[in-house]
Formats: sequence, structure tokens, C-alpha cells
Amino acid sequence: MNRFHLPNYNLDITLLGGQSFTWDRIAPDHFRGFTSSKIVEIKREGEYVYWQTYPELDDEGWIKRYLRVDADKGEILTKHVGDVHMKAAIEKYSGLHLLHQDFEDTLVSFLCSATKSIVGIRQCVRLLARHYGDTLEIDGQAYDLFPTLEQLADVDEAELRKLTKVGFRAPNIILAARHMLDTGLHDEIHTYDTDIARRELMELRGVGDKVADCILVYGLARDEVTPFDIWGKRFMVQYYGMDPDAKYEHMRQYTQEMWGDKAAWVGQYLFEYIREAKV
DNA sequence: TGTCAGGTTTCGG
DNA sequence: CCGAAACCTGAC
Repeated sequence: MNRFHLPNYNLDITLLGGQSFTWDRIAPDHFRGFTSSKIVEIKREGEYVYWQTYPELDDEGWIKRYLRVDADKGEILTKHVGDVHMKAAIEKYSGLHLLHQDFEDTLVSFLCSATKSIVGIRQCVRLLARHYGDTLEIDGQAYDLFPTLEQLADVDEAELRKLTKVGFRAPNIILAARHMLDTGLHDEIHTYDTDIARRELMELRGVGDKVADCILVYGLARDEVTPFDIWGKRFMVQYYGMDPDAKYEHMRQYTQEMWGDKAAWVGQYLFEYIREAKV
């Protein structure tokens, strides 16, 4: 396997937290994940990570982008460590990092997420991969890949519901896949300003404020965005005295003022922190 | 068994 | 605009 130096990067909380749903811990500090194009293996030993990509081997550019190894987390965190809640979150999860996943996979993953727990979303994406994704054979072992937009655009809705537990989200997934292929948005959106990208995403059925913001952060690496789910609302209320009835747009404004272009990082830390705290 | 999730849409006021 | 109910499914 390949390796590079990657200190202070917690694979557990980063790969298995609320960002991605396609990673499994196959041994302590050892993970395997799937995307629509790759099976990936990552293992930590000390300050190094050992890794391999399949079927294209040694795709260092891809993995460094996915893990965002170039993001200067030190600068991001020292800037906000003066905040008492962030200080506690950083002490507990100093190795938490943001991921930059494939846009298409992120879109479909978060279309599955509405009113589902992390466990439920993980089940959904595995069933999607099992039934609709390609299979990749590595050392005689078969692995499922995340389905592509082309594959999802062609599925039968009734069959999708029956096979995958996506339930009422089934038509949203199919329509989103077709919309992307019809318009080319999945290629173009990478170049759009964040507000324009959000507006385009929210045109999709099944994409509201929160899902759009998740896709912006985890699939397009827009660091100025904080997605607000129930946990995000909780930390805004409990830590920053926000009115429990505050509207999404109001919370967005407030975090923009507090955290600016690092809002996604701060939000991710507080999210993992309050979620673990179980309130 | 019943309730409620890491939401969004739709419908009624 | 704003609040409330319905929606699939699994977990508690």
C-alpha cells in the first residue's frame, strides 16, 4: 500500500460520522469505502496513513482531494478556539476533518437522508450499491460500487422501493438523476457560486435547505456553509442562545457572522460534539 | 406496541 | 408567509 504523513487526522470520526455513509471499519484504524468509481482502503499507523485505490491503483490525487489533506485545519481551529464550546469540541475531536466527496454520490446519499438516522442512511446506500451499482472484483472478492446517475436514472420506481428501503424518497432519487443528466448540472455546479449552486439544488424534489447545505459542504467543499439539522439547531440554541423557533435562514445568517468562511468546519466540530454529548 | 428520528412537501389558515 | 400532517423504515 501507499502511504503519506497525516498526523492529527481522526479516521473514525471523520469517515464514520455524519459526512459519509459508505465506509466500514474492517479493523481498528482500518477502513474500506466505496464511491461510484472506486473501492478505497485506508489504514492508520502512527502518524501515517496507508492507502490504496481500485480499480485504478495509487490514485494519490484522488485520495488527497477526498480527505482534503491540504486544508489547513490548524489555522481554522486556532481562529475559533477562543469560543468555549469550540474549545471543548476541539479538545475532544482534534482529528476531525471535512471530506470532499464525489458530488454525485453526495447528492444521492443526502436524498436518502431525510428523517433517517445515520444507520438507516448507511443501509440505504448499501442496498443501492448492491442492486444498482457495478461490482468490482479485487483479489477474488466482489465489492459493490455506488450507483452512477446513469444507472439510477433508468431504474423502475416500484422496484427501487421494493429493493432498497428508500421509500418515499425513491422518485426524488430518480428525478434528480435524470435532471442532472438532462441539464449537465452535475458537471457545471462545481463552477457556480455557492448561493447559485444552492438555488439550483433546491429546485430538486427532496432537497430543502438542510440537504442542499450538506451537499454544498460534503460534495462541493463549500467551507462557508453550515448545514442545520436537529443537532445543529440544538447547538445554536444551547450554546449560542438562539431562539428555538429561529428559522433556518436566520441561523444561516448568524453563523455567517460568527464563523464566516470557516462555518463548515466549526459546524462539523460542534455537530459531532453535541451529538456525542447526547444532550 | 407506540413513538420518533441528523427533512421535505403539501395543504390549510 | 406560517404551522401541521404525511411519508418509509428501523431503533428504542
